[in-house]
Formats: sequence, structure tokens, C-alpha cells
Amino acid sequence: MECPALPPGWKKEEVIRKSGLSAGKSDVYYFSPSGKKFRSKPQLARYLGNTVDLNSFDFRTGKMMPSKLQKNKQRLRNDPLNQNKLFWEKRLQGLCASDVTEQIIRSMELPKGLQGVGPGNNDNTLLSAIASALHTSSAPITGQLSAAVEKNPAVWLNTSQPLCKAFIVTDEDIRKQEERVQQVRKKLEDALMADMLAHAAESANNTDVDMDSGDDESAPE
Amino acid sequence: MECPALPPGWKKEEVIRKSGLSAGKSDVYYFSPSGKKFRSKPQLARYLGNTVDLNSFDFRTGKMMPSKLQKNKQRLRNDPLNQNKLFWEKRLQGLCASDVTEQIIRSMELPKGLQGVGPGNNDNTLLSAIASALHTSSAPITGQLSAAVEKNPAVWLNTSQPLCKAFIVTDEDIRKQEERVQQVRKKLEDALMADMLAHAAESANNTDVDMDSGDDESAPE
DNA sequence: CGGAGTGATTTA
DNA sequence: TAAATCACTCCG
Repeated sequence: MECPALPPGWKKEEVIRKSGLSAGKSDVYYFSPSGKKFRSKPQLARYLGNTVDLNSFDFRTGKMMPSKLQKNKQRLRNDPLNQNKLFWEKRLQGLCASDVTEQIIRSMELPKGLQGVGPGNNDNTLLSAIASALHTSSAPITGQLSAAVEKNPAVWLNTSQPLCKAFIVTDEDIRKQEERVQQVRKKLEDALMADMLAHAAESANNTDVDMDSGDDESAPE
Repeated sequence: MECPALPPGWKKEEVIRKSGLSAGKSDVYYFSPSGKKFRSKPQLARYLGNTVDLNSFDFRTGKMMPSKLQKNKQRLRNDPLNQNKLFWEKRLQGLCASDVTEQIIRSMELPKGLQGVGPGNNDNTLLSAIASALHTSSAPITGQLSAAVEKNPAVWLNTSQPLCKAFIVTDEDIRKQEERVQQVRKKLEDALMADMLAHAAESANNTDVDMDSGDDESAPE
């Protein structure tokens, strides 16, 4: 009855159907440490949230089945949603911010709380992985919550999350970041205003600007 | 929802899949007059048995498709089962019962209720067709139930049934036939008994019968 | 335990 | 590969 694939204290039960069209078939139930009964994998997943990755969890046997993961991946390889995801990870790789002088802004360093997981990870892939995850999903981004992913990524990897260790974003983190964004926006506003004024002054002297570009249908962005 | 290709009272329904990997695909269901749901052509065929010929029935559209029949026939022409069937129809053609005097017994006339269908049919082919059907299948033999087979055999012919109109065998028919069989068996018994007695009387006068056939392993049947 | 809805497997 | 069939999940 104890279920080794779930956290300690979880119990599993199997009940055989005795009659009817489905006689001989069975139903599988799980019980949380507190005694709550679960009748399906979705119900279990809703309750456990991101504390346990159930992607490879087989509800009927109660075991982690790497084969399940394989099948999911095979199907998803040609899946439009997944292709979109891979597209964005590629699209975002190698990008960095720069100012008008073409100098790279070095302030893209990630907080120390964000750490990659798995082979060949570095800050560059980490950033694009997280940005991609934020871009392609409306679900919360938590990172890989299971510590087991370090030992056996093939089984424990939660493919709906980027390849980084689980992290916590505190209210203090959010406040600080909002402050930084406000400051940068103010700088941008000042720069745009100065640029506009400069152009205005210039065109005041030059009213006969070219009109060739009037029908090329290009729109400002 | 009403399905003209099936007997009256049968309903058809098409349901689009709303989610999952197969979203957008559809499933077709049929409902018997009593409300039982059918989810595939084999399931439908098992239930209808020989009352309706589904060879040319297209499950998805709910219509009879002569094109389907062509493919079936091509396949069945080389099919071992079908060859076996044709073999027996050929094997039984031209046979008739006779008594020891080699006189043909004319009592093989078929009941008036049995009528052939299609071009070039006569009582001889009819008898062998029915005998063949009984011999090669354990399923009930009903004849061609659809009246449409007269007009367009190419579409409506039920190839699992002999080429005769649908017929009903009543309890009275069965009782009469049993009586006839009993009478004929009694005649046969009398004849065999008389034959045996004649032989016994003969061998009582001749005790030195040949013993050569003692080890030829032939068994009486 | 039933059954609609969907995944998984087989067939064409 | 896609369609058809079968099997299973999951919730009432």
C-alpha cells in the first residue's frame, strides 16, 4: 500500500470491480498522509502542484515510468506547440542589450538564486530558457522542483519547466525589480525626449524634407 | 441523424473531439432503435449479424459505398475462405439421392418458400448454394434480406448468404421435417437389418471367410 | 460501476 | 501517414 514514487506517507489502494459490464477491472486510489482520497492523476496533480513532477508517473501502477516520458516526447516533437517553444529558445539565444554607442550593457547578469540544471548549462542558455518559458506558457515558472532531477533527469525532468533549479521570488525581489524598471524607463524617457527635441530643432531649419517614403507602407514601431 | 442505409429507427451521431492530442478529429456513433450505442463497424456488424449486409457500408458517412464492395471482392477472390466456399458449391452441384436400384429419388424438391435470386438461378444451383452455406458457416442462414438486392445486386448482395430470397423456417416446418427424417431413418434401419440378417445367414454356411484384411488397418465407418 | 471523451494500438 | 478500432481514464 505504501507508494515509493510519492513522498513518504502516501498510500495506494486497488479495488477490483465485482459486477457489471466492467467486472474484473479495477480502480486505483491514493491517500495523502492526511487521509484525503484521490481517484485520478489530474486530481492528484492539482493537489501536489509543482512539488512533485508527475509527468512520468503511472497512476495505475504507482511507479515512475520513463517510457511514458519517451512517448510524450515523441508525440510532442512534431507538435506545433513544442516547435514554437524551441523556436523561441533559439530566437533568444545570444541576444543582449546594448545602448546607442553599441556597447553591450553588462547588467543582464542573473540573480544568484537562479541556477541552471543539467549538462552544458550556462548563464546564456539559462536566461533564454527562462525567457522562453515565460513567453510560451501562462503557467507559473518555478524551475525544477524535484531534487532527483540532478541524479536522473531522464526520469524526473519536468519538461514544462525550464532547466534551472527551483527558485523563490520574494515580494522584496519584486519591489526591487520594479524600482529598477522605473529608473530605466525614466532614463529612456529622457533620452527619447532629448532625441525628439533635437530632430524638431533640425526640421525647423529644413522644412523641405523628402516625401519619397510616403507610400512605402512602412509603419513605425 | 436518421440513417437511411440502416433499418428504420437507427440513428447516427458525429461528435467532434474538443481537446487533447486528437482535438478537431471526430467520432461517429450509431444508436439502435433500443438506444444501444455502437462505436465501430465491427461492433455494429456483430450486433446486426446477417440481418444487414455491411460490406459496402461506410461507417463514417453512414452510406452504402459500392466502391468499397469492389475492393472487398478483389480481396476475397483469392481468399482461402472464399475458395473453400466455391469448392463446396461446385462439389455439391449435380448430386442427387438414389436408392439401391440406382433410381433417382425425386423427393429433393425444395419448399416453395425457397426462391433463388439473380440471373441464371435454378433449383439445382439453389440447393447447392444453401447446402454450401450451411456447410461452410456456423452463422444463421437467412437468405438475402434486402429487397434491393433484386434491383442492384452489385451493391446490396450479402456475400455471406446464399443467393436466395429471405425465408422463414417455422416451428411447424421443423416438426414436419423431423417427422420425415424419422420415417426415412426407420426405412434405412429396416433395410440395414434385413441386409445384415441376409449376410449372417450366408456366412453361417461359410465359416472359412478370408482373413487377409486383418492387418490393413482399415476402420469401419 | 457506467459511459463519454480521449489516448494507444492496429490496419489499410 | 492517416484512418479505424480498441482500450482506458476519470468523474458522475
